[in-house]
Amino acid sequence: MVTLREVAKLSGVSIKTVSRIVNGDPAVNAKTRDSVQVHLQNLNYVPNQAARMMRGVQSSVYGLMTDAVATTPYSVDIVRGAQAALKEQNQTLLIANSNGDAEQEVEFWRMFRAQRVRGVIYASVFHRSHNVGRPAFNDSIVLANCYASGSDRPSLVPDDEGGGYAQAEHLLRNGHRRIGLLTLIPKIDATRLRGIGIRRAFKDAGVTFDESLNQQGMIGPVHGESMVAYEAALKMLQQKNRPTAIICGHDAVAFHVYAAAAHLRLSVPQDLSIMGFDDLKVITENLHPRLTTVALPYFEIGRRAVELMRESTHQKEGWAPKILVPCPLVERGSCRTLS
Amino acid sequence: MVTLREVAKLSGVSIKTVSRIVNGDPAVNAKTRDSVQVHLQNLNYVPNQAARMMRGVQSSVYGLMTDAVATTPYSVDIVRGAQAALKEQNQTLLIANSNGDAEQEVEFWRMFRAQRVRGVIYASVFHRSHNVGRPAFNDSIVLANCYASGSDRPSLVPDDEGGGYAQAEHLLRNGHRRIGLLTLIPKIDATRLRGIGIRRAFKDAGVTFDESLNQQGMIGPVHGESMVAYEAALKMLQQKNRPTAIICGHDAVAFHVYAAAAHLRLSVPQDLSIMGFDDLKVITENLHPRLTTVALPYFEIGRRAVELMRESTHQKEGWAPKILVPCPLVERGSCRTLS
DNA sequence: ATGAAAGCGCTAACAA
DNA sequence: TTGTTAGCGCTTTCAT
Repeated sequence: MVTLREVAKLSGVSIKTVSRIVNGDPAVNAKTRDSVQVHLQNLNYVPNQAARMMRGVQSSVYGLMTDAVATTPYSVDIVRGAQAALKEQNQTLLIANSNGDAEQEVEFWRMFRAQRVRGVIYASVFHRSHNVGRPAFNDSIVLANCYASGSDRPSLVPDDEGGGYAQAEHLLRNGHRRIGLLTLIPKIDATRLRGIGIRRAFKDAGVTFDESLNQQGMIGPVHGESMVAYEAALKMLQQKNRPTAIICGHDAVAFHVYAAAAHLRLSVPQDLSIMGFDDLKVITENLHPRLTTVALPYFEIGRRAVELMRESTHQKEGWAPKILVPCPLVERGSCRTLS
Repeated sequence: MVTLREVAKLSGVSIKTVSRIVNGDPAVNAKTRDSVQVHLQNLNYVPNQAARMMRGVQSSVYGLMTDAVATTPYSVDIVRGAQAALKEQNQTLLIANSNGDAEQEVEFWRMFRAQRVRGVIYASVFHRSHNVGRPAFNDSIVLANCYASGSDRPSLVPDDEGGGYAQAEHLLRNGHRRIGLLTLIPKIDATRLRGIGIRRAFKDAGVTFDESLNQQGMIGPVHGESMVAYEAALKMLQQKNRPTAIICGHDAVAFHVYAAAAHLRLSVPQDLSIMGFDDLKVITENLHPRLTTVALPYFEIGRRAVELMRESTHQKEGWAPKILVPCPLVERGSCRTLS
């Protein structure tokens, strides 16, 4: 690898002068600069980042540790958002996937520290609480899509309650009164929070929510769940007094509701309105009609995680805001107005 | 940050002794080791990777540059595969997303070089040719899901021709004779190669492929394409002599064929068998019935890219194998045997 | 078995 | 405007 010294020798100037030029120091004679630039080009000099760091220059690398987020279709947008925010300053992401293995995570914290990364984003696949612990790491840590159990770390989570509210509010505003609900498994935060939002929307609209229409679209423990949306939807739609709309805990659940509706010769949205959650494009844009849903703001979470990480550098120890990122409604063709 | 010197001072030994212990050098007195270990733990010493690299120790970081692959649901598995292969040796991935911007890529090559990464995988979202050029980078570069135009770089691509063959062969073996084809846009390699494979399967089976049943399921230029699979399928299935099976260029195309079939009250697989490509789980596992498809071996490509990168270190300049990774058939419920 | 000293490539402080 | 020198934290060489 070409070093400053070699360039200096070839250019007949001192190391420091070359260093100045490489770093854009204006205090260099224009002629000197030009002649050195040529050699820099020819030798294709690229500064050694490791050597720079030894002089106390901060790393330009940030860490992203995840349980699986970087590698699932559902939430890669967190990575995209973070990278977009980083790119502007020519900084990059070192990505580590623990697959949820705690021991592996300890190992990764060490690695991040060895690399002297500038900060770390810990992102999870789904909205949950996470205990980072004291990972032998003093730099800024920001949680994305999860929050610290002891609320001792800044974090960024989707506003699931607001999202649930948006789902129900949209249908209520369009005249629906009998609305079914097909949730995810109850133990996860998203299910609970959205449920609160949905019920609040009903209350605000002065409509009573029929709890008998609240069914699970998915069962099982977290991970290893299985989808029962199809059967649940079938049952719900075969009632004599069937709902005019169904709110789903996930676009994939909605996917199955479409199938159940098709099976019963019910057309969407004429006979049945369907509302999804997540805005998983592969599903929402390919369904017929395309699915009206509430988007999980993953990209935004990633983008703001970087900002938060930068801010946190200038903050004192206890600083740990928990930021709710809004989940916007995305109107497509699966919900109709009831006259 | 704690340095060797501090640990040494506290332990009352020399820097070198601590260094030996940190690096597992056996030539250290057991008692000394134990006492120093305690201080290492207490101070939570983590070696400075930058300083190590200055002494010529190789980086433990590899680079992954992509046009978009790390951030699309379709091909993140390349990243997962690469990480799985790397994890065993405690190495990690620095990920850079260029979004296809050539200028951005030049910048990233510089960055990889500045970080002195050990090797770089260049991965693309879809199977295509890519000219890496001479990116001011002498270390190993491996192409994943794309191949060098001048074939001057080792590369790993899916065996699309074999995949096409598998699609057709499966249906032919199950008695189908009248088979429709809904392709992606013609200009991409995948379409061409799979077409060859499909026709070869027909020839091997002694069946004539009816070219009038070959339609595009997607139109437009690469990127910004739009899906016309629904209309194409509708038209194909409304013919008096409609096909008994349809081969799709992508699972999303198959998605629309299901919708078209439902619209025509054709049931899958009784009235129509459907064959996908890619094995995009979100689609294949949620469709009713679940979709029989041919999988794109992204995980395997990522895994082997790392191996190839390691091998390439010991190879001479011209070494540039182009490896075809098989696309296995995944049988589910959308294809039936014709009696 | 342990240590002293040199030096990796760079930048900051200071000098010329 | 330019150059000299020191030293970041580590590993390597060569003593002891």
